[in-house]
Amino acid sequence: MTRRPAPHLLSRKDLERFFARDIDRHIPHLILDCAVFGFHNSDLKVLLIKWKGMNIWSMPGGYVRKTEPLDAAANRILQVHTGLRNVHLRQFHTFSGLNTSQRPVKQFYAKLGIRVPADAWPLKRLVAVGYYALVDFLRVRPSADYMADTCAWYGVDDRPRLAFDHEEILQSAREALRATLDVPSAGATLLPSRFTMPELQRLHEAILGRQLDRRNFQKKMLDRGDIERLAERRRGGAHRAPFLYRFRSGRAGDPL
Amino acid sequence: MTRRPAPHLLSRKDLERFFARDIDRHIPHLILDCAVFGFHNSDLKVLLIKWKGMNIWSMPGGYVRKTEPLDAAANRILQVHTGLRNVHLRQFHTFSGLNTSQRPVKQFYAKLGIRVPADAWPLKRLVAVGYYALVDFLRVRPSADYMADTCAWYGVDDRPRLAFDHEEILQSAREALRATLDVPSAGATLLPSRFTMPELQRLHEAILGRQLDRRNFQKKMLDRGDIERLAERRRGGAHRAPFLYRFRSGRAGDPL
DNA sequence: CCAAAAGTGTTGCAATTACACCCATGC
DNA sequence: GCATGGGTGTAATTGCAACACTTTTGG
Repeated sequence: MTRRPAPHLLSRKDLERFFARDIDRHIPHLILDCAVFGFHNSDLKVLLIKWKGMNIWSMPGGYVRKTEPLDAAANRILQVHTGLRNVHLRQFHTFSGLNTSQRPVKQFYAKLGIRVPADAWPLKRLVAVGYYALVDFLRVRPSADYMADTCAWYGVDDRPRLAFDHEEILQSAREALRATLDVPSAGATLLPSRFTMPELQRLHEAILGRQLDRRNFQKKMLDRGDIERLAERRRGGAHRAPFLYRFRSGRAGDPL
Repeated sequence: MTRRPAPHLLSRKDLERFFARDIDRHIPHLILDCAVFGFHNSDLKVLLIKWKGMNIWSMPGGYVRKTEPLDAAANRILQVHTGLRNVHLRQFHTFSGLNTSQRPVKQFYAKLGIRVPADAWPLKRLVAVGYYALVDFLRVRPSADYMADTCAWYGVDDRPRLAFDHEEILQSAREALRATLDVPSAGATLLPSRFTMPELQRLHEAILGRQLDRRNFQKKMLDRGDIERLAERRRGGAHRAPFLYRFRSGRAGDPL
């Protein structure tokens, strides 16, 4: 994961131009929604956005350009809100978007004073391609664009209720994440490059939603052979200083 | 799975009406493609369609109506080509559809003498939602509509080369199928309601692509507790007559 | 009666789970 | 010095893989 200044946060002018012209450069009735997971203080976090001036919370999302691959769109959308590039992303499901017809999107744009044609497709049914992203919590700079009051981390089990079908999408994303936990990449991208064994264990526990045995966990991780112990230990905490580890293979998405 | 007369095979008139009017009732730039799997003579089969008058093979697909859930669209598309309703269906991935811009779709409609506007979205990029279906081979009546010369079963490893991104989609469908083989539903829907243990085993072997041990397989299946042995045996074959089994729970999609 | 497929049970290995003791550190 | 968390090894269990003999059937 590389942090760069977010290249282009949506401004009011962008938004006006979108409905005036840019809308035709996008695939109509298609949206890409992204559950961004981070890990901090033993808790699994998710990045949420509050819509400007409304009591609506959702996960980051965006439209797909007509010549843009889905994965590229996911990366672009993610970069806007996190400042990160080449994040670990995975498509997990596509949602019909039919229970979302009552979305107060029209009122939202009216409140902002943006002219939107009554039959514009962003006001209608949106088929949503769901992605989840695993990011290093500390490297993310949550960025709210013109449409948002706030963009911030919340505990996945301690957060505002999400609008539209985003409760379902988040639920589904967590299940997909759980299913792919056996691959090393999950830990590799959710943790800083150097981490302790208890940290890695609490991450797994947060994703799986149950406690694990300390000794068995350590054995399993080390037997897998993809992490290595460093000479250094983590100082400063109370109690015995734990060893630091790092993933052996180049971490996916790290800068070259 | 219920067999009914296919309610509506696409006719020439339907096709003309689609481009004249019905196209606006569908979600633009979105297609739903379906890998239909069957099992026969120890072989995993897939249902393929040859485009009328062209050397193009693909899996069944279709467009999604504006008020139609994705699962419903998949069921509808499937019913057209197989005559089956309430088939075991599973969405597995959504494809960008960008490598398919060179599709000879324009020539196809020209050959058929159907007027299609040059900028109509079915000629452009199509994001494809991929489903796979598991069906009882013997109950399927493959039906070719007006756009197709033939609709027929082929061995998944002994078939024409597929056009567009359908090779990738089929590949991906097989992997998704393999991953969900541990759930009983796979066997339950690919086999007739009564089957023998060797039949079930050969099905699993076909999906997994490797041989399994006869004794361990039988133990595992019976321990799972979802199939039961019937008093009857399958007669007529050479050699010792094998027992018949059936799935315990009501098979998904069976008529009430 | 014989070839070929179907039915059954046991044994060994590997992976997972359970569990107890010692060590280091900050207060 | 003591409470708290971190580091390590061993025994028990469970699940999976390997394996051989008997039974049935048609020809």
